[in-house]
Amino acid sequence: MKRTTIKDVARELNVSISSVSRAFNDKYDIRKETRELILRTAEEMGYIPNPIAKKLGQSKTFNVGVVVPEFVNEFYAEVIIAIQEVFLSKGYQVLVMQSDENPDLELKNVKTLIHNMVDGLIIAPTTESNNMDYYLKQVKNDYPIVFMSRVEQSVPASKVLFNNQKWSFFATEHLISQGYKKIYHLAGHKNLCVSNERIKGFRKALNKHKIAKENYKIIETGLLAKEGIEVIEDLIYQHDLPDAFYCENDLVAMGAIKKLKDNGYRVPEDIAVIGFTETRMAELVTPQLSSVKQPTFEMGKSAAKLLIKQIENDSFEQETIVLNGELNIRKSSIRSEK
Amino acid sequence: MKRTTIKDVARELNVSISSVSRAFNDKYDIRKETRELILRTAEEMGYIPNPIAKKLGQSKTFNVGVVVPEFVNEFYAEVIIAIQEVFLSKGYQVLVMQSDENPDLELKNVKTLIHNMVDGLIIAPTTESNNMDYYLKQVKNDYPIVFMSRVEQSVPASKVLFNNQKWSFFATEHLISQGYKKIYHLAGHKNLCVSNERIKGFRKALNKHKIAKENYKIIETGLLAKEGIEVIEDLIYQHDLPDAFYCENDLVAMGAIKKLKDNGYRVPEDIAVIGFTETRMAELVTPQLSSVKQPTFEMGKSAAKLLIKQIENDSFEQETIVLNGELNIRKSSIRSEK
DNA sequence: TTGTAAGCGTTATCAT
DNA sequence: ATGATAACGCTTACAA
Repeated sequence: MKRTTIKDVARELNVSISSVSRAFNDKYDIRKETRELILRTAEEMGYIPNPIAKKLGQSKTFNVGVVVPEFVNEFYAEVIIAIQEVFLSKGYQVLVMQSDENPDLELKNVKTLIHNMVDGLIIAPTTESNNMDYYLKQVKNDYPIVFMSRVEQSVPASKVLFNNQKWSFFATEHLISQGYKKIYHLAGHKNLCVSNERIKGFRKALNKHKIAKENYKIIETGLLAKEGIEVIEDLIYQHDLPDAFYCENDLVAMGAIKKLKDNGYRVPEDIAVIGFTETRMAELVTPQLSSVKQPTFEMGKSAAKLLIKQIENDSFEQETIVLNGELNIRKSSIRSEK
Repeated sequence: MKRTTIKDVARELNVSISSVSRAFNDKYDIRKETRELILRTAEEMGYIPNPIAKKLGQSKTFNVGVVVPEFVNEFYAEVIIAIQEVFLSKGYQVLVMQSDENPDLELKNVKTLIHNMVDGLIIAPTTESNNMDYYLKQVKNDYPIVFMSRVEQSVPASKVLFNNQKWSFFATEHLISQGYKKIYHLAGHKNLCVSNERIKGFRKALNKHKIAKENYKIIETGLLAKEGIEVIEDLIYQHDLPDAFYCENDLVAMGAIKKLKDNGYRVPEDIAVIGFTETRMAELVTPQLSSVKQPTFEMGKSAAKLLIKQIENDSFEQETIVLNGELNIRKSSIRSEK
């Protein structure tokens, strides 16, 4: 199955390959009828310009790469859909690679994409790692990269972030305002900046409302339901349960709720729970789970637009977009009489 | 930032470009010291072979494409991870594109990947559509394609399928064996072969156990929680509730459970529910949801291996792998006294 | 063992 | 308006 090339078409019509090329690239002078004839014949012959050949010798590939830590959770999947939407409409192809929360695989993914000459990259790093050195070196060399989500404010590059601190503050304040006195935060990972930002927001709210030291705890838990379950198990064993849990994400929250319910605690009557990075499940579980919704769609769109701007305008101005979310209060964190 | 090319390295060392090329491609004769010198210098100069140039003029790109209907649900995300694992270990790069359940976008994705000269494709089509004609034309031309999941047994191509009929049969039989007399199946879509297979399995179990016509229903519902909710709403309104629901997937099941609970029905005491294509949530919700687990990991691995075989052995023998699953029985479908 | 040069499928520059 | 040809970066037959 040999591919039909520009030469085949040229030979067929007894024209030069340049004419065929011109027919396919409007920008050149070519007689209208010639062009139409060529286009028609090419169509019949099943000719398709070879993008690989096009890339070679041209600086631009119209491919962009997206590297995410994972897409088993809805969050990045939704972000990717938005990114794809923007790029497809601009004639770009989006190549997605996931790093399985592994910095080594992440670096490999990024290099693969760069070597394959994508015009730019959107990277959501897994965790703090020295990969950042490599990425920033590329940025310095004017390679278009937009970072997303799990990145420090201080990183000198274009990026789209969620205002974790602020919304963490709101989530916490909501619990306080509901009258919960003792609040534990099931946090993510120490080396995840989003987790740290959320801890800061948590602390800020506690300070503002003068919650005493003995009335809160920050427990490094993780990102998985299983980890939520284990922590609750532990706390139950130690007879150390608060009025409310503020969790790193919905998965941890649901793990926590499950374990609490299994042990006869009612949510929210006995103990309230709130999640973060809302998932579709939040509305489906019992009780419905309060959570902070991150604007996945907007995040993807913003990142894509930032990258396109860098790619097309050669504007290497570094821009940081910080997005806001929504605090969706549902049954799981609404105070009721015991 | 001009990229270092093979020429730069050759010039630097006063050797020919072929020598440099040879140094990077073990298979040719080259003196050991020369090779090492070249490799070292190339490294220092930051030279990286340009994969685009490599692809041009060579038949192989060491890229493969994966096209899935969506990856917002865990199912395909997990399958992709397995696929990536196999291919990465063999030195291939995996390019993922999602079709948003849209056959037109799907065709576009497939064409994009083919034109970009991926060595082969794994396709999980969205729904029955005439795209299949195009795909099968490629297959006939010995283009390596492996189909996955949502494909008819009869499709003349290599494919990896789940035995939907069989496991649907088991799920239904389980409900019957629990003593549920009246069972409704919230089915997927008419034009989804997996849904149809599941309906067949459902029917088979009913026949085997001689369930009378008035004691079952098949209701086309869809794939979303929202759709499960709506159907239940409707049935409640019509005072037409069965003993048990067997749902197209976990999302529909969870939607159903939510609506039932909201209306004061207890699951499983009043009405049992079982899902399909188990998600992580199944274990976290109350009651824990019974479901059929599809072997996502195995599915990805099998598809990847089949594709590699086609690519590397030029064995165009068409192979069909049918996978089995697990019926995970949990609280939501276990009979208890009313 | 190493070098030369053709070729992969395009685009773009320069003639015509 | 059209054609001839170099160039993109690499591999590979062939020559040395």
